[in-house]
Amino acid sequence: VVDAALAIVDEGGPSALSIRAVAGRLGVNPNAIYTYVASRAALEREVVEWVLADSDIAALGGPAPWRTRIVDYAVSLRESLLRHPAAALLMMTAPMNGPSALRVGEGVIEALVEAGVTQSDAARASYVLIVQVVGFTALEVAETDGTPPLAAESERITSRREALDPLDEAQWPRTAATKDVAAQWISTDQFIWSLDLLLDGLASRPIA
Amino acid sequence: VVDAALAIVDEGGPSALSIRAVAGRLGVNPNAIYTYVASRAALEREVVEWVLADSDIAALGGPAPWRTRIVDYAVSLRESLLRHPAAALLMMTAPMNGPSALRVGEGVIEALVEAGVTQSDAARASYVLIVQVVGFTALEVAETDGTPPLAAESERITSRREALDPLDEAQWPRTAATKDVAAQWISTDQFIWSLDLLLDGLASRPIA
DNA sequence: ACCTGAACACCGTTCAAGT
DNA sequence: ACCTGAACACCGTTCAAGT
Repeated sequence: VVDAALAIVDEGGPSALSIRAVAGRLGVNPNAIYTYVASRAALEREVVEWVLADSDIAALGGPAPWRTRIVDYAVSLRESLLRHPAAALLMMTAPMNGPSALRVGEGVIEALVEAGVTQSDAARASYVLIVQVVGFTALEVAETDGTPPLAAESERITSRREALDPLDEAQWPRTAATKDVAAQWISTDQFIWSLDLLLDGLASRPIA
Repeated sequence: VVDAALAIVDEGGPSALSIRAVAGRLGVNPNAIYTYVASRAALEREVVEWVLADSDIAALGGPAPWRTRIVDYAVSLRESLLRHPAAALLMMTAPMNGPSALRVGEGVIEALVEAGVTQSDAARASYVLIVQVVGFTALEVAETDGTPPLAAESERITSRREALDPLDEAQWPRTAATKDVAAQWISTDQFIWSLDLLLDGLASRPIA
């Protein structure tokens, strides 16, 4: 049921997800889908839940130091999203409140409390982290056609670099001087750098 | 032309934006729109550019200290997006590379260089900031119907708090203990807290 | 350059009816 | 519970033709 939706989304990209396409793949009339799902929006929630459940949530609870746990999990969530690129944008279209989202939230707060920040700062910071992870990946995916497998990261960086080439140095000196950095904005390096920046900011706060 | 698109998006929410709706509002056949815009995607880029141009980009270049300039501009961009809620999600559907986006990027890097970070860290951090601002606002808008004027922030927080009420304390102790904080995740307070966290992280780095 | 008319291949959702 | 059949009110985009 939801499997069909995922298959469609993976083959045809985000715009291909439709009630009618799912029905077609299952060899059934479009309205028959409404027996299993209330609306197209509900179907989208199911896809998001599936991808979130696919990420390595267990990594958040392991024996590793809190910082490693958070970064490893964030990387695993990004990887899950890149495997199902359409899901990245879908995650931004409704609050994340399914069962897997609750597990993730609980695990991140737990790890941050271990880090020594207050419980309420941990809750605030957990949201900053998920906004960053999901926002980063959604923007990354927006530059592709959305059908897996995506081009290798290095290829995507190269084509970004080429796109930045004709930039007017007189008008945008700072931007022009940092073309190579901007080309890498979608890289795993930049992703982890972002997380480290956030976590460094937390480390500079008063302790619980 | 683009004005009509904005009016439609403001009246009917994000899903109402369509070539046919714009044509209808202009009293013209659907395909006549293709004289002015190449595709629906291009129309969406125009809407994004309009809203970005509506934000107070000049605030980035003022005489205020660098940190104030950045925070003030981020707040102004969020406000512009909340005035045209459909644009928040549209900003995540394609790279931001219009003329206004270039002005913003240049201004943010400039401010960060003044703050004393290296030019390349400034470029990296500028992307972290825009991911946070746009991602935050897109998720915030996703909880509304997308038609302005949005409900007051306090009302939206209250209804979030109510939605969190039935949460199972035994299963999710940390999350349950921070319901009040999570209800405020969409607040201006949390927004500015996020930016401060990022900028504090930058302050803890080696200097240029 | 800017429009009309007609068409193609799609959408989500609802209703009534069947088994 | 789960499906069919038919319908309603939509989509983006293309082509050929007009002025």
